[in-house]
Amino acid sequence: MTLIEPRTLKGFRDFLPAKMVQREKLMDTAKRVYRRYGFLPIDTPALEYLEILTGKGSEETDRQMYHFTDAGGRAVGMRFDLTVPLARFAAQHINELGTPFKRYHIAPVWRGETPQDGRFREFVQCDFDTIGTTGVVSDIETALVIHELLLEIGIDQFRIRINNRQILTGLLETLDLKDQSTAVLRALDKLDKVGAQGVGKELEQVGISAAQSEKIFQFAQIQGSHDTVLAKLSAMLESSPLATQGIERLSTVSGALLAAGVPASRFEIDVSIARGLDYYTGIIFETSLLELPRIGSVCSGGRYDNLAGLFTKQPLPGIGASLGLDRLLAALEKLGRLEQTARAADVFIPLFDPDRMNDYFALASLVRAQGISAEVYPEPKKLGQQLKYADQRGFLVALIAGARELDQGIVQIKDMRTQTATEVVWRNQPEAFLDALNAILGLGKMLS
RNA sequence: GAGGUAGUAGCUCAGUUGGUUAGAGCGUCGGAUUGUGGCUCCGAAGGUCGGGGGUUCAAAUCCCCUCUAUCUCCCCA
Repeated sequence: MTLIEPRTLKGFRDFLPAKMVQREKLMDTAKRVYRRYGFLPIDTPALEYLEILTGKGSEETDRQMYHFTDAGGRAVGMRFDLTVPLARFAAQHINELGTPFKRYHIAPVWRGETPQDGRFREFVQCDFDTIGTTGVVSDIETALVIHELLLEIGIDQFRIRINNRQILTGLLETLDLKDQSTAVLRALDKLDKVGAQGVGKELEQVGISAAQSEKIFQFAQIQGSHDTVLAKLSAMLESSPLATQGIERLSTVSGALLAAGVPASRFEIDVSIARGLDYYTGIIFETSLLELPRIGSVCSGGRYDNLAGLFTKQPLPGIGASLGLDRLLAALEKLGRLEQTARAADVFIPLFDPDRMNDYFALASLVRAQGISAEVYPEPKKLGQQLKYADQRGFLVALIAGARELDQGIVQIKDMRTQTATEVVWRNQPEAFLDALNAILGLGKMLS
């Protein structure tokens, strides 16, 4: 019989416990922060009718989408983000949910693009969105959640870049470039990467006149403090009501963030960020790590006032953002910021004397009833070997008892770190035993 | 989708101008007179040299294709 080579698809990955523990920890942090702001969890299917997904992101996402015909002849697509499924979900259920509706959704998405550092074909997004309100409050709240989320993950070297599509659209309208908006925004978005010259060339290639190009550059090069940028923008775009509205909105958001205690250095008004997804209509966010800017945005999003309009006549504006779990994890790993703790349980119980197995399970139950994790070794190996296993896995405490101890109802509580052991009675009087155990565990957890 | 770089044990790598049974460290497993781990010592397992084809008496080594990783373009979390 020939063996099949075990392998995973390009851009798809397995996760070993050491990695998975980290991923779960990140997801837990995201959940905790989202819940703190009143967001509730939902889930949607990985597969949708193709028509639900196509034409919602951009041409690029259509091209990258995994799609096929199922056995029943239905055209089916795998979701490439969580926002489009949310739009469908909201259109379908909004009458049961009521507005405003705030949800979070942590789930994998799929994009058939070329894998690169921090870019995969299957990756998890941690989205949070607010549906059914155009109020600036939700714009502000979205930024606050992004900020708090990154801090709570343990990152403080980051910057949230904020822009407003209304400003960009306003600019393009005044320049009479509305039809070429996609090309212009795409070029502009690269300012960071290719510099002014590169952007200039690209604009020239799409047929933008020198005068128009000049104007775009003046715009893109606006820099400075939040207030300075906003002032310059409004001076430049006062003829555009749309842009003016967008600038005012940014001004409100900026002021509110400062009032909420977000340091000015953590966010920046950056008119050059555009975001590729066509559905954004208002404020947009992009978050980069200052220590690793090249890995790209780890948390971005924005306002999309028309998205659900494709599924329902009821107006359903929304705003939200998405934490790229896998990209962030790749970044943290690169920065050496991931602690490797793959301890399965806190308490180790060696199968010292297999004839006394029932005693070990009784002991384990007693411990677990306190909410303490315990593992009974599955094989009656030599005690030394069992302890070696416990040592390698990082157990804090071993509960050792052979026939001699068990006959007296006692157990040896061994602190794996200090290698010291004390004998305590546990049978019929667990209090003193549990106290002693907790004392060691409490100390061990503080140290580890 | 296009182009550049790379691919040798689970991991990090060595392997001389093509030349016998492809090596090391770490890790894994076992042992060091059978009731106590992290050190040390001994031993073992583990490799179709990413895969396929070609050149050659002979290929890990040279050529072609392919897969995978990584980088650039593109796009994005």
